[in-house]
Amino acid sequence: MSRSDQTRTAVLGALSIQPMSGYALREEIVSTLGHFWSESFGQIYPALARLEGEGLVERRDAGSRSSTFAITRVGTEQLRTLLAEPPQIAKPRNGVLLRLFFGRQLGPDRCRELVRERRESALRQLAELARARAEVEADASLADQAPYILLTVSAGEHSARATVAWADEATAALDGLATRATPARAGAGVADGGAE
Amino acid sequence: MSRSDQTRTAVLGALSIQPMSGYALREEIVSTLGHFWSESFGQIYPALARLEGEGLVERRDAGSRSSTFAITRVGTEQLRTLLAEPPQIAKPRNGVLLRLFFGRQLGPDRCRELVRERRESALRQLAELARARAEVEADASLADQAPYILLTVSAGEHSARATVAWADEATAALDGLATRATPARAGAGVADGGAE
DNA sequence: CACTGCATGTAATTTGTTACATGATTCA
DNA sequence: TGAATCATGTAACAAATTACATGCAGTG
Repeated sequence: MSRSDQTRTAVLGALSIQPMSGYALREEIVSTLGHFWSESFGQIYPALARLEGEGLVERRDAGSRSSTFAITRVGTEQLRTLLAEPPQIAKPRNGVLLRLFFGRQLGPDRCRELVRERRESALRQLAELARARAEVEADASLADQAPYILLTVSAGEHSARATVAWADEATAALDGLATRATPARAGAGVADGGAE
Repeated sequence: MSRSDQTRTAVLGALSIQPMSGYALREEIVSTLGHFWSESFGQIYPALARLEGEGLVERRDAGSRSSTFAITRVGTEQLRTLLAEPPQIAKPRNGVLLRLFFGRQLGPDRCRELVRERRESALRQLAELARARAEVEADASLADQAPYILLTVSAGEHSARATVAWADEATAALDGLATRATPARAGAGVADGGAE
């Protein structure tokens, strides 16, 4: 499965829930899939155009101001095929952990600050997930899909709670560090290559 | 901080631990930072060349078969500056959750299989992290950086354990689902857009 | 002498982001 | 009537992946 197929999968999947405009599609991807997925704006319309060309998606009310895109039967079949392919593992790029890894260069205070921010963002995420969960559970039209959607909400909750637990542990570790060790200071020659 | 600055940060950071060849650098990034960071092969040499041009990295033994790259004093300062900048939040792209979200199209059996695989991969990750932790704790030359490095190992462990817990919960939920609801089957017209 | 691993790089292609351009509708 | 929101797209740019090309060193 090529990488762009993943975009196609997301777009087809969203349209399999209900037909909508490209704009609404983007909102949907940002707000609903946003916890575990992202598509940049500039990808959605080209993807829709291509899907339309292949007959996987149908444009309704063409000509009027806003078109509604709906998945076709062939599109639904294609979606099932795409979903059945092995998931691509996204290459991780965690900027916070990158900074903490080289934390000796950054000093314990800045590290503690990074951890604190990460903790807060996890708490915000938990609140947002609680809202999403309530919304899904309340929406009768989603009844048959709700169990699956809640699986992804639950994944986010587990992950966010783990982040909070880690952050608390990390803060304690850094507190211990600050009182015992000397933080790296700018200008203090902490084991650079020795060059220059 | 532009996106490529992150690559520069990773390369400078790795060289701040010890000077090494481009090849070793790549190994280091794959094996040591691999839990939370990735750089593709084709980025490392161009990044090194640019860093060398800017005097942030120095090439030793040039002319011989293998060069050793070392961070310079200016490079170390630059690294501190880069680390102090706010971390970029990577846009999430979780192929497993994308598939589960549209799980109705995929059917409970395939979903359960996806969850099982995710669980196993988390267990493998835990084993790998235990190995990494032991290695860091045993390496006396890393003594002053070990507390920071272990913070990132711990983050991975928390995350992997959360994944296992989620997977168990999800499996139970899917088991309940399979006996009560009819799975979507290919060809059965499950609420597609109705087109075609 | 063939094979494997170490080593350095380039080129083509694909992806992804961001900014821009444009215009309709709705609501205060 | 002015601002905000909905809506559809394009173009320029930045970044990342992958495959390719090359060659040395050690080992069996």
